[in-house]
Amino acid sequence: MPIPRAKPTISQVAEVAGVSRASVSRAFTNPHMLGEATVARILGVAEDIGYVPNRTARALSTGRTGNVALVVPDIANPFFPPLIQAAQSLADKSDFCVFLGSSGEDPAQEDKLLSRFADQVDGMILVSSRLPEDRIRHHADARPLVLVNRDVNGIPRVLIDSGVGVAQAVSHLADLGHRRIVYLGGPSQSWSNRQRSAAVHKSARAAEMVVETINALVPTHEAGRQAAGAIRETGATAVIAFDDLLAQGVMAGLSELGLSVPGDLSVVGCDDVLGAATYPALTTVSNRSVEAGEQALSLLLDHFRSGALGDVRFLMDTHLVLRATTAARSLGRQAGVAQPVRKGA
Amino acid sequence: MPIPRAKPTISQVAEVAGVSRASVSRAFTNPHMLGEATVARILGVAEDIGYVPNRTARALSTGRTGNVALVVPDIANPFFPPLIQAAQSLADKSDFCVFLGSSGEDPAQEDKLLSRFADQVDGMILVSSRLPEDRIRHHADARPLVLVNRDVNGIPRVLIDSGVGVAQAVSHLADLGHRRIVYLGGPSQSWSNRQRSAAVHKSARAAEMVVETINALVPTHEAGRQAAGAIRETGATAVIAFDDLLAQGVMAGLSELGLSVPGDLSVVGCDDVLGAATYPALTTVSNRSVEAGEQALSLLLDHFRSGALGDVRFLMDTHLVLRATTAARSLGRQAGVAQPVRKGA
DNA sequence: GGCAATCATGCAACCGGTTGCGTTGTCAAG
DNA sequence: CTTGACAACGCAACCGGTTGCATGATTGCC
Repeated sequence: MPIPRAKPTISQVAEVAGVSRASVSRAFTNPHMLGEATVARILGVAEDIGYVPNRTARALSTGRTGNVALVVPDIANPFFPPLIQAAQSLADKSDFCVFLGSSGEDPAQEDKLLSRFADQVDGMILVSSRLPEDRIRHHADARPLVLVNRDVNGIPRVLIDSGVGVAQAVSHLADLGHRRIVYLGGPSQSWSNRQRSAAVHKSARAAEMVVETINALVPTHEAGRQAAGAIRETGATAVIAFDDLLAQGVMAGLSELGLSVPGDLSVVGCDDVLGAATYPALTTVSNRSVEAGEQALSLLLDHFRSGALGDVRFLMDTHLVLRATTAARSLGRQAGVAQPVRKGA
Repeated sequence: MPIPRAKPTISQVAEVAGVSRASVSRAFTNPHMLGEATVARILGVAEDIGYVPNRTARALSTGRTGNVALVVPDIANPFFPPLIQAAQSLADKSDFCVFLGSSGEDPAQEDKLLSRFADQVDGMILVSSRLPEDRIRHHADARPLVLVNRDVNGIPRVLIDSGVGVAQAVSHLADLGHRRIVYLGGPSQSWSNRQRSAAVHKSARAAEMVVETINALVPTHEAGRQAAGAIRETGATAVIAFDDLLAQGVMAGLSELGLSVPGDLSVVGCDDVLGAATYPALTTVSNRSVEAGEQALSLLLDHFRSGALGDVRFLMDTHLVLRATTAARSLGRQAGVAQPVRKGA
């Protein structure tokens, strides 16, 4: 009739079972080193008095914590939760616990979080890091690190290649007759933003379109709404936003200005986080965040087992998801600038 | 010219500074026990060789980990991220790290997570727990525990009282002439669901309305969509859904069935997670998830400091947010049952 | 029947901090 | 000059496990 007030320790199990602490430890970690009968007895006693190995103590001794850290810029941004969910769920299957950190898009904060996590985790996943490259390398030096949507040479990374989808978006707009578009950019430190921006410009150049860039500091609905005015000023007939949140904000802002979508302007988002929930349903670029989360965690686990993995660069492609926010260029809204004749197709 | 390959330990600092390990420890935790000059020297050496106290070792020694756990049923459910964000952000300010767990709406999984977290945290926050009461008590016995949206006597809890808002919704529908409504329920283990269901029934009774209940097992868009058929069969003219996800799914499903909202049926959601993003904009009940997250974490921190806090029951009220998915009962769709005359107002 | 290999288990050091208590040194009061 | 109080710091045990090595007991084999 054991009365386990405080958590039972290995010593108590040892005493009750009449063996040494070492044997108890081995019964849990290396049962084959012990006699079957002994193992059974020890496990039985442990069960009885409700003993369960202390992860902290184990971590201190072995250096392995059984924890991983996941850091994102903003939990509330709907792009991340599915990714987090996927990673956490997979971690769970390998008996890992996951620390979650949200940096609020602030590099300093991100840095602080990583330092705090460093000595309690076996590795970390950095999603859409806003950190300068040298800081990333610094942390990667301390612990196994996997990046998501950030491309740093020599550090394992999984990248959602939105370039493909964005390129499709641009040529789709071109096909609809748009000659002047704006790219509403996201965080300047964001790899995805740079990639999308580059894709827009490159594709637009190929299609001989004019593209103006307006930058939103943070990818939020509100920032998008506020950008609507500036977008109108450009005289563009279509806008590609860094992500769906911004796109949705733009739609709201445009609506307040009395402009209709896609009647007056076409809008395309990115990441497909809102499904078909907006009205009109947002044309956007698909995401692969669930797979990205799984892949990142999977890479990390591989790293734990096999020592180190080389220069992994896992690329996932995307595509345009056509819905209802794009239409042929409205004749009522001319760009007001000389339009180069579009050649080809 | 120190070459700190492996993480420096307290012993190395001690050696370099020419003091005992105890003094180094105290320089960080109890500086006033040491001479000013000594503290300065130790801190200087630590800075030089890049020493930072190991949280795991400290935890083992003191019993305090500096971590908290946060467990939710489903990270991807948009109700939770703002709450998580708020809690994590607040934890951060007190130098706490947060473990995140997602149970996938599964009590067994939730139980497993809590056990895994138990010995590495100072306390936990259980959001919308699906656990039976005795299991909750069991875990609360092991570690300080704060509940969100779950009402268990004697355990600190913060509750978002959606009853008020739901009651407003019902009487709003009554005012619009609806006589027969359906309540599309959520997870049966959910306190919020029981609370909302009770509020619907009570208010409906007061208004002499008939309410049928249909249960969705999980609160997802898909589940809502699939419930649309059953809803139509009831002949009801309005539906109140457990949450916005279900409501949005219902709208999608209704639309597929050729029914319009609010023309044929009125729909009201709960939690206001989608903002005005749906079309038509969803009438719903406000939430307070950010405050709930902050409050929960705050209670936990209080508990750490003051030992134990009594039987806290923090209630936050809500209200109906009128948007565009409710309208007067369509005359074209009679409920097909005898309608009691509504008395009063 | 004696010796070596093998198996099962214990001993004790270690992981990196924290902390109760004892020791040393200093200074002021008696 | 002794004594007492106090400040500053070191000793060593401890937190709860893990693990290299040693030991004693079997067993196999010649």
